[in-house]
Amino acid sequence: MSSLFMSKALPKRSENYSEWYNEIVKRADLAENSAVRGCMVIKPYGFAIWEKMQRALDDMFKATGHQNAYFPLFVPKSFLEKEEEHAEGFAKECAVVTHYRLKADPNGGLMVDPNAKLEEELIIRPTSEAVIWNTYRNWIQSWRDLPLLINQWCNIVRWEMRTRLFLRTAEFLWQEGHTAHATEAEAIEETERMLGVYATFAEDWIALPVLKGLKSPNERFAGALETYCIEALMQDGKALQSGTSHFLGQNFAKAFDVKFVNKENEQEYAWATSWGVSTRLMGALIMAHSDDKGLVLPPKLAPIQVVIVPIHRSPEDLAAITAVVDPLVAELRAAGISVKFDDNDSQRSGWKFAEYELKGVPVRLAIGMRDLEAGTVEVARRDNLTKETRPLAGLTDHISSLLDEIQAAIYQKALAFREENTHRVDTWEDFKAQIEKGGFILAHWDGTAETEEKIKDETKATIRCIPLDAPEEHGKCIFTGNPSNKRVVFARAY
RNA sequence: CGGGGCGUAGCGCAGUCUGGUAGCGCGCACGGUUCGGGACCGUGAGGUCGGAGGUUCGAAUCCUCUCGCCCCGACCA
Repeated sequence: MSSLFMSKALPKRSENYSEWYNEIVKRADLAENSAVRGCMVIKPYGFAIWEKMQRALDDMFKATGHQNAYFPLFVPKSFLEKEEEHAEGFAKECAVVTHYRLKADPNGGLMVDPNAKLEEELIIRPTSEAVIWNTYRNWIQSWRDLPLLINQWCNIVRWEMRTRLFLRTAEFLWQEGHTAHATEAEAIEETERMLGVYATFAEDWIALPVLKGLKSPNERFAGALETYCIEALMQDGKALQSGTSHFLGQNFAKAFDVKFVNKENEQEYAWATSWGVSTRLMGALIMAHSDDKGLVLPPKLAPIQVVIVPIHRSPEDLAAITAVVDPLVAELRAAGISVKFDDNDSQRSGWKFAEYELKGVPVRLAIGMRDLEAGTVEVARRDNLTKETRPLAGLTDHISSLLDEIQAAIYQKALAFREENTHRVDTWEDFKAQIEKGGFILAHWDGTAETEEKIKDETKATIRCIPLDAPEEHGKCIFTGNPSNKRVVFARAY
């Protein structure tokens, strides 16, 4: 353990990015490691951000015609087995429930009751396709039952070898949409629509520019015919897969015998999609914008958008400040802005400034006796750390537009970063050199899994996606020299 | 699963090599002085040193076993 942990300052991004990340998560009170290996405790401040994400996403799902439902945590092993590729993909990271009862251990404590062995093991869901499609068999009979557009918010478990707060935990929270359609075209349309929803959410709410693309077959979801994804670039030059939307074809309908009668009175298998984003988005949010002073939150996701810090010596001073602040708070709230007036007397103003910077509150107002006399307030921006003194009059309108301005500025900054760190590369030498520096690399690829694998072995770089908007461009594969008709995006990834 | 590190007060650590009354900083409680960028002084509370066994007059320290966590790889959202 280094002495960094004792200091008030965070580790610097430039010196130790992953230590910076871990510390920011803990010190900003977002989450902490739990007593259970690989599982995190999401703390109230972190959960408040997640709730804002959920709210915005849920609204977007509803607006695109989806309904929420809830399916069981447990998946019978026989269900998971039914779709072969799916089973194979998830088998090695499943938690398995084998017994349903404990009993007193003669040596003290409790023991698993050997008489309580389950007839069939239950898998704690790593994803819910199996359970849901088993259910859909009963829900779908006719073309009139389609499309079936369902989402669920839940927790899932994937027994990962190595975990990191938010980015990869053994248990995590997510939403999973599972839809059934009458035609292939409709299902593909849905897959792309939801990818679009994710991209819009990432850009408009997280202020995170993302690339939309297709996964290479190697990186495809187990059981999918096509996996679409959004990929974002983090400040250390690594890519983060931030959301996926899968076109599942008829694989699950066939595995679970989900058939419907079409308008011609013929039996057909339903077409499926699934799509999800998880608490990993919290990791994306943190890594995309934050700095060496702490978290930088986009106003739309900040639990507290404006914090007001009084600067005073005596209780009388505080009372005078409060008399001015109270109506201001009311006015800001009436304008739909979330405000905290921190009149806690046990910490001094300087401490509070640092604390709210660590927590990423977008706007800080400071009001002292000087301001009271002048009818002013100090307005500080978290994103660029600038301060200015402004008149109290008309402040609410100013803050309102300032929050929009900050939201846009954070996005622009992240976009500029991505553009500066996206490179077109045409030779293998350049590729190897550039991958060490990080960022997205646009390069030609011959389309084979073997080449992709070799590139990964040599450089740790993977194909993040084949961009949907990639222009037709003839070139030679960076590795084999074989012909290619478009550039794909390579990067090292989380 | 390989490699490394670490379990001592709520948190971060020293003490372990070389066995001898369990310490420091932060935090916490109380009192006082402070207060426009992480204040200071004083007093005080807080520990089965991860667990089990062993060696010893005596173990945080030495030996054996064991449990757990973190970091770096391989694997993955």
